[in-house]
Amino acid sequence: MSQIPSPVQVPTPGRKPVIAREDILAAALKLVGPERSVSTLSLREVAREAGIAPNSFYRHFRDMDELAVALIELAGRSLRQIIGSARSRARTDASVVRSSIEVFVAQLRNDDRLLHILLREGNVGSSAFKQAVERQLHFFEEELTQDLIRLAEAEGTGLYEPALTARAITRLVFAVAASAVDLPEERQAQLTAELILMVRMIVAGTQTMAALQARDPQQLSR
Amino acid sequence: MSQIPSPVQVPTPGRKPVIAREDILAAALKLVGPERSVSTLSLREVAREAGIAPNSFYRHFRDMDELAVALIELAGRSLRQIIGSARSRARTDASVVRSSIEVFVAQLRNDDRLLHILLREGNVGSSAFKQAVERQLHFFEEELTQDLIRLAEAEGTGLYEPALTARAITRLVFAVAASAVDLPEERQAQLTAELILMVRMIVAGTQTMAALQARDPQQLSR
DNA sequence: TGTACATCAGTGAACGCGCGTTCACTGATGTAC
DNA sequence: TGTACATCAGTGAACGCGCGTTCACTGATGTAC
Repeated sequence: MSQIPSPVQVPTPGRKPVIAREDILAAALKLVGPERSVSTLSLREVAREAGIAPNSFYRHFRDMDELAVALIELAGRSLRQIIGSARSRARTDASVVRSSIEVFVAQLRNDDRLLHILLREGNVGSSAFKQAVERQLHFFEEELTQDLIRLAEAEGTGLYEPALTARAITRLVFAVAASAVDLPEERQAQLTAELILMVRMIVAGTQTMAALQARDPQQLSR
Repeated sequence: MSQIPSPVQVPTPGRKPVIAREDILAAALKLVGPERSVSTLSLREVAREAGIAPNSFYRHFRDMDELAVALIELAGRSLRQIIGSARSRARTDASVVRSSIEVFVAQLRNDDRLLHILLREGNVGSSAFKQAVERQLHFFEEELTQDLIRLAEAEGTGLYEPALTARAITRLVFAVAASAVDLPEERQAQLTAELILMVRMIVAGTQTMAALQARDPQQLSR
C-alpha cells in the first residue's frame, strides 16, 4: 500500500543517496500552512526547502502530483494508527466515541500538518490526488463500520445500515474538523464537545431507526 | 451584503463600461472544472476568457482574491434562494428533508459550477476566501435552525440543541455532496437516497436525545 | 446647436520573476577480476 | 590488495513561458456654457 520505500537495504552499485524521499516529503510539509495548500507548492520551492537542486527532485518523484499523493497516504496511515490505538484502549467501556474524537482533536491541536492536509485538501487538485484522499476516507469508514457492529452487539441495540452510519460519521467529523483547523485553542475545546454530541446524535439516530424499522418496515421510506 | 453592483444607473461622466463585473465572474466560472479550482486560476487567464486586456481586470477587482470572494457570495446567495423556495413549497407536509436534499442534488447534477466551488473549495485559499465560505455556511445553519424548531413544534417532538443539529446537518450534506461532484449520474441518485437517510438519522438522534434528556439530564455527558 | 473640456474604461508594450524541464556533466560508491 | 569499470544521485547552466503589475496612452461619453 505504501509508496514510501522500506529501509531494507538492497545493495546496488552507484552513488549513495544523500537525501531520501522522506526528506523531500518533510520539506514539503514545512511549507504548507493556513494559506498554503499542497496544490500551490512549486517543485522549486520544495527542492529549495529540502536543500537540493530543482532537477534532483526528479530522482525521487515523477512530479509534484506524485509527491502530493504520497503525502496523503502518509497522513491516512498515520491517523489511522493513532485512532486505532485509541480505539483499542477504550474497547472495554462504551466511551469509544469520546476517546476517539478526543485523540483526533488532540492530534489536530498538535498542529499535525499531515492531518490538516488530509482534512482540507480532499476536494481540490488532480484526480489522482482526490482519489488518494477518498481511499484513505474509505479505510476509516470500513474500520468504523466494524466498530459500530461490535458496539451494537455488545450493547444489544439495533443498528440501521452500519456502513451508511459509518460514512456519515466519518464525513461529518472530517468536515467539522477541517473548518476548525484555523480556530484558536479555546474554541477547539468547545469543538470537541460539539463533535462528540453530533456523533452521539447519529448513533442515537441509527439505533432509533433500527427499532422503528423492526416495528414497521415501510416507515423509513416516507 | 452583495459586492455585485446593482444595475441602478447613477449617471456619471466618462466612458461607458463595455464589460461588467458579472462578465468577469462568468469568465472565471467557465474556467473552473474538476481539476481547476478557483485558487489556481490566473488573472491573465480570466482576462483572456473575458476578452479583455490583463490590466483591464484591475478596473473591476483589486486582485484574484477579491474575485474569488465575490464568487462565493454569489454561490451562497444563489443556493440559499433555491433551497429556500424548495423549503417553502414543502412546508405543509413533513417531507422537508427529502425535498430540500432533492433540490440540492438536482442543482449539483445540473453542473452548477457556483455550487461546486462552494462545496469543495471551502478549506483552501486565502483567509478572506475561507471566511467568505464560512459566512455562507452560517447562513444555511441559521435558516436550518429555524426550520428545525418549526418542524419540532409542528410535530410535537422534542429537539436537542437545534443549532448544533443544524450545524451537523449542514456540514454533513456539504461534505458528502463535495465528494460526489465527480461521480457519474447513476451514483448520484444513490447518493441522494443515502443523504436523506443520513439526515434522518441526525433528526431521529436529536429527538431521541431530547427525550432522554427530559428523563435523565445526566445521561448525555457520559 | 456647437464647442471646449473632464472623466475614466480599456489598451499595448514592457518589466522582472519564478516556474518546470532539459542537457551534458561530475564524482562517490560499489563490483569484477 | 590494487585497478579498471559501471552505476547513478546530485549538479549548474540554460531554455522558453506565463505570470502579476506598471506605465503612459487613447478615445468614447457625458457635462458646462
